Amino acid sequence: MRMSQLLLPTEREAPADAQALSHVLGVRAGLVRQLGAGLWTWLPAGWRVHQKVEAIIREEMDAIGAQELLMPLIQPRELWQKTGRDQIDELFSLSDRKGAELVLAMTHEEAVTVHVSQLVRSYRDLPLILYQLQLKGRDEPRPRAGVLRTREFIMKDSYSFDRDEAGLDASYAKHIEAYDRIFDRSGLEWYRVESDVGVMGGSGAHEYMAPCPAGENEVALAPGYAANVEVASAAPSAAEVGPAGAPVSEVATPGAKTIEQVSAVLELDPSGLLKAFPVVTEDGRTLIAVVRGDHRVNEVKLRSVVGCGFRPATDEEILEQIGPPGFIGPVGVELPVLLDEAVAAQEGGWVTGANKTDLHLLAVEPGRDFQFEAVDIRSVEAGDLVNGEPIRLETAIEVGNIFKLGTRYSEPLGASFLDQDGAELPIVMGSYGIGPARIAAAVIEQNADEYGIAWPKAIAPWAIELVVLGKADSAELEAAEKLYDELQVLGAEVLFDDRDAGPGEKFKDAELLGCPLRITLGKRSLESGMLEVGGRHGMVELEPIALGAGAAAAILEALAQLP
RNA sequence: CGGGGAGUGGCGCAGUCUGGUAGCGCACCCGGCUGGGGGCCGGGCGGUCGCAGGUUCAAAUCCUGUCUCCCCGACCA
Repeated sequence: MRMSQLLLPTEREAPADAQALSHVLGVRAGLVRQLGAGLWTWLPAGWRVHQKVEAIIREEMDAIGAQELLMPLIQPRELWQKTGRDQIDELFSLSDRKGAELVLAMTHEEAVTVHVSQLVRSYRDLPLILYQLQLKGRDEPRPRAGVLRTREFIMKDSYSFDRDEAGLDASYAKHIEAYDRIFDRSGLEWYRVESDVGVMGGSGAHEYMAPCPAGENEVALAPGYAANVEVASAAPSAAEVGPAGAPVSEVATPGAKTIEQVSAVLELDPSGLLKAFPVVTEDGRTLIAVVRGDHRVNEVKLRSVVGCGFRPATDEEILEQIGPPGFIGPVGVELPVLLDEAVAAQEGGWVTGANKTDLHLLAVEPGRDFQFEAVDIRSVEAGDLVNGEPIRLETAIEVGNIFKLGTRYSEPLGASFLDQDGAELPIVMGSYGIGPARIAAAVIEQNADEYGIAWPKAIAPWAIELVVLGKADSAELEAAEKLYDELQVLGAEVLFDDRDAGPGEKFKDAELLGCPLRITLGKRSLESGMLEVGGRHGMVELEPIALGAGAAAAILEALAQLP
């Protein structure tokens, strides 16, 4: 590709509103442009990257026997009513000229399941894996970070259909194989982590997480362990708690309503305090969740424990049913107490609110002083132990997920088959997503420096950028044209900077765009007979290559050495 | 949805408080010089100041409404 003919709008300055690195560099390097909130255009160079990611995905999906198809983005709302997903706030709705109600699909479970329900009748038709690379529409409450969270995006979504749970496990395992290879080949640093299955149920789920500062998730990592903090469990550090066996006593804590204030007034470590978090569930129950003072309630875990959604109790509800807000505790309260295991597992006397203004209790012992159910409802902290190893927390962006759906969609949509005995059974499904745009953005985040992007070969817009320094009609340009032709004959992907521009401008743009290998041909090259060769990643200088017959082949050899 | 911020030429910004002929840098176009790190000189093009109403002799500036975008949080099946 000749740069003189390429639509590549590079910018010297970052867009004023950009925060995330991938957002800044994606715009500055001329890969993407914004059309509206969460609506992005892929410009030619960026689209090449996206297509390279897609190609990797296709190869690996095909390799596990998946079959590609394409389903509509616009779908009848009725379909979504059958699965109850028409109530999702993020679902874009529209109607046609006849007033028929339509939606923009946010995923394609409904559509694919309807088709399979019509097309699959026998156990002989299963298993089946279908996939597509198709747009998704989501009316996100807050699009952000450039291409990382958008309202319209391309997703690779696949769906597996099996006769039973064992078949689902096998399809799931195949996806793990494919996904591991896809993310490896894309040049990403990634983790496969255990993830939340959500209120819709499902028997297992993992997310593929790429660590990067712009990420929206936190993952807990230890040797042999990786989980989204939403579901991570680990052994806590020991609390500094008072001795067991002492009688409960009241202590004055005037005005001390927060853990910090109470621990300051009593000169105790926050870990020896109990934090009470009253919630009201969607089905109308009031519960008190209790964790250590230095721990945080994990709302995802708590949701799965209570079995439905919930909200924090209001101050009025707390005052009416428990005690004065700021001084509440589980002692002497009629409500069910969900006590975090970190507390239940350690003997001792804890400090809690007394349910009286300006008073706390000392030496409170779970079981002796209040009844409880021990549950895991806290978020893990860095340094907690898994298999004796301390965990660390990293922010990451979700680039893919795999999910055992079971019969969540096949039952309401009537997707069933006849088994060998002639019995009608629901098809057991899984669904699996990958966001190519997020892969591209995460690779940028993970492979950039102060000068720009440093693409790995696998998804670079071009493998080689050939920079010529010289005026029109110069001998340099003539030599570069010849080299460009030779590289193309060998099948190399070359971006040829043949613009009538100064060297500074060309080098800066090359570093911004970040093709893995840069070849420079200028007057010096003609004098010395040698081409300058540089690897973008880490800006390494490579051995010069002699101009002449073998130059193009030598350049491809140099490229082969690069990541 | 809660909090904060911003809409002025393609990009980045000043001007708004204190109303008086819309400006700067970059980019772009023309000519010339330069040609190994965004170079220099000269000459140009381009904006009804987000939109709608209002106040005023006069509105980018004041008032009212509205739309859009960004950031933090909530949400994210």
